[in-house]
Amino acid sequence: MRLDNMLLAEGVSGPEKGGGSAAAAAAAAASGGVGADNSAEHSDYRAKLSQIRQIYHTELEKYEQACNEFTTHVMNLLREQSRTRPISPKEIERMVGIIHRKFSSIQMQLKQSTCEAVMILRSRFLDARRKRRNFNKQATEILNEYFYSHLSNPYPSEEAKEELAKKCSITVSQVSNWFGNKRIRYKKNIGKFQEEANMYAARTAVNAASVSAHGSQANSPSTPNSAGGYPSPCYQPDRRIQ
DNA sequence: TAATATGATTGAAT
DNA sequence: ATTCAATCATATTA
Repeated sequence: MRLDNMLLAEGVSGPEKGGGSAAAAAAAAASGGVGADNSAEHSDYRAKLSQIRQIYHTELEKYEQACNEFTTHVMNLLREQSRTRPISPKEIERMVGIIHRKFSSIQMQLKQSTCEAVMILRSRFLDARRKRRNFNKQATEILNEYFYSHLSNPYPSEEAKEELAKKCSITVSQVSNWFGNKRIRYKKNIGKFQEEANMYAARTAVNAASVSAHGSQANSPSTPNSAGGYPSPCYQPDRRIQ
């Protein structure tokens, strides 16, 4: 029953040609991706989907036909036998029921394998990994700035993530992905990121300096820790990710 | 074109 | 639910 719903949703078992566009729209919505989309890839996807759909329909029809043929055959057989021995209509009904059950279980298998094919197609074409684009320069700047100024605890809260997402014009989950990747890759070898770390630390230090110079009193509101002296070191032998 | 960088997904652990 | 670690699929660089 689930399978039926799914096939219907994918437009496989729906109406002939109209279903395709509906499924396509659903797929596009599910991919959630950017506005400037496909055309080439998407039509490919649709072509494959309709191929699946065609196979499904022909198979289904074949099964139905076979089922009908078989039942009539059995009925004829029973009728034949009814001349030599009495056969109750109940018995006939029972036989027909058995046949139908058998064939519907076969149909189930067909539906299942069709579902599988659709799922594979989906993961093949709609996987966001295939359409990966790098974030623009300033977005990564913003993210890196946050990361290196919170190096001792680079876990932005939900609100912070939302803010970053807005600033970078990406989604919150993209922010989460970015921080996940950054944390693990930074930890994996700190040496490779040393330059970057120093650079951002220096930048925030300069920022703080200019702010304090412009203002009246020395203060560092947005840099709870790290960020040592202005000039150079900023080595952080400190422990990082817990 | 090989090597590396990077965003996304998956599965396990918590 | 969130994070980590590994991995995938693509992008970028050397």
